[in-house]
Amino acid sequence: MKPCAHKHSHRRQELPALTERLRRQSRKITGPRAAILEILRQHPHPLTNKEIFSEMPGSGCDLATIYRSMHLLEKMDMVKRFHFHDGAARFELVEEGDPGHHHHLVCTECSEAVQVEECFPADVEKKIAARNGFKSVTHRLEFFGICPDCQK
Amino acid sequence: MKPCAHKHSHRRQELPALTERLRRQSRKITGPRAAILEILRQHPHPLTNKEIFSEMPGSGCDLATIYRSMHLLEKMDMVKRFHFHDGAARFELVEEGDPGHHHHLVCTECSEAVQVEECFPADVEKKIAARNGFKSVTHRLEFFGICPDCQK
DNA sequence: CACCAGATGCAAATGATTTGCAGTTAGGTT
DNA sequence: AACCTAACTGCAAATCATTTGCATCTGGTG
Repeated sequence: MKPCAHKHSHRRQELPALTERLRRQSRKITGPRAAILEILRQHPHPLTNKEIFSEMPGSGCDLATIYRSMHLLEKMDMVKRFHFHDGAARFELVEEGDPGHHHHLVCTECSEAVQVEECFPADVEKKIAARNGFKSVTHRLEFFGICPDCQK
Repeated sequence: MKPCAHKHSHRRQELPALTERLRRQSRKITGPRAAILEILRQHPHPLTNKEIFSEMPGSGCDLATIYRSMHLLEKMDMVKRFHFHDGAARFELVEEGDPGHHHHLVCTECSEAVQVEECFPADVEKKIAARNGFKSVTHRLEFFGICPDCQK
């Protein structure tokens, strides 16, 4: 039912490997950051900053810190940002060296998301870019529908 | 260079036909609404509420009125809402009876958008929906890149 | 263990969008 | 043509996601 959950589980990155990537860029391993990475590690689905915030252990940290951390992690290619139907951005951990390019099938009722392996045909995208003279073209693609649970 | 501009021009809906669609639903044809429809008619590209606002003739109207009008027009399937890279929603007029489903190639620098005829393969989408037990599946797809002008 | 770039908390600012409310008007009705 | 009322509008305040200024704090390197 959720092939991606299984798929993620056996290749999920270890926390030390993640913090190492931070250290390499002379970024500090702080409490909030370790907690964020750990939370993302345990959720193979895109999470909003609010969701991460509410999963924070102990006294947590400031929401602004999470926003700032996500920008940093995104710039370091450690997380990928997704936009679903509602206003909030969602983040997912990205494997080292992995472009992290994939899509989701999202429930418009409950926002549950499953990963989708299919992608828009690269050759068609190239043709579109060339036809219009655009450079560095990528795409954003998400599928929306009603998940089994929300169908009744 | 912009095939869509030409393509739109010869099938652009007349204003009376548009207001007629409002009247049919016992919605009033007010100054702000006529102005909004006329502005959308003259711009074959998705516009933000702010852009519509600044195109308003005469003394204009309140921004809130535009937001409310766009919700109404969207519910009546007279406009379609798009989300590009920045936060603001953009709207495009939809032909009567036309699902208005199409995509854009958007410049990440200047937000210029050209319409893209290609679409994600319907049979693959069906397969994705079936595989996950989702119903009423559609997709949102936009291409992003640097337009000729912004390349230097 | 001192130092300081990099981080954080807190509160205020921003930007898009929504909403409550009281006054206005389009357009069907008499 | 005057009437009536649901549909609208302006205005101001509220919401929501996100950002930022600033004073303070701390990880980790020397």
